[in-house]
Amino acid sequence: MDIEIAAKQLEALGNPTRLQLYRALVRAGDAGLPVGRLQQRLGIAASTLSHHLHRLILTGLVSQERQTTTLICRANYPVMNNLVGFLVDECCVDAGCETSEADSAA
Amino acid sequence: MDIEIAAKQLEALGNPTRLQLYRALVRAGDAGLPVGRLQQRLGIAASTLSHHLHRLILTGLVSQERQTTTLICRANYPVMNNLVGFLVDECCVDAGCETSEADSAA
DNA sequence: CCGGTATTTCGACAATCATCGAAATTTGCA
DNA sequence: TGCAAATTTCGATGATTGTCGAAATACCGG
Repeated sequence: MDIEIAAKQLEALGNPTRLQLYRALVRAGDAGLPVGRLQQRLGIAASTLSHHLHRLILTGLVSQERQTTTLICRANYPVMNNLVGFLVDECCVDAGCETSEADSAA
Repeated sequence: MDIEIAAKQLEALGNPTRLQLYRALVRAGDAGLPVGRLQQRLGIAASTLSHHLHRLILTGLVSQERQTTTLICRANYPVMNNLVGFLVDECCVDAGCETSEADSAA
């Protein structure tokens, strides 16, 4: 996994609005959610939502599919799995990395 | 885990320079690395490094310890584990999330 | 206390970002 | 064809970021 791509994906998730957005899509599961419903849920301007959605799509974290008149958005799980894998690899490369609860800043 | 904090940590990692920086620290293990050595390795201005380091420290992902005349920096594994846990929870909340290799954008 | 090394703080600057409303576009239905 | 709904693109604006060099600070050995 290229570190540049990983950084791009992390950056895409590193914005509260986009993280909420992504979470909503993950929660929605395979059914996904139409853009309009996401907008209602997040309570932001449609143009702002479109902008963030575009960023998530560029990194591959989210994909879209037309359904007659609405666009269904879905979280792209394998990409997230890949990213998590990268983080875990980095984290555990030669350290213990016990899975205890964090002690600070969380 | 607060979504705001998760976003901040993801944002902190979502910059190529900082991700490299963090990776170097993870690779260094418990011994950590002095700031000066990080600077040599990344080849950036000391002030730039200090800036990025500060951001990582603010999120709790990195910690520092004085050792006579140099500052040793270390990756804070539990914080990363917590973050990864958050991502995994989000990702797998109700989806299959099979751990296959990613198919796109990676 | 002084000199030297390690690191941070201080401006500064160009670049990118987040957000909005309005206008344009796309798509399906009658 | 033409309307209506869904979504994106456009243009603008204030805020934040990434980067640097220079100056300031912190720490230690003598």
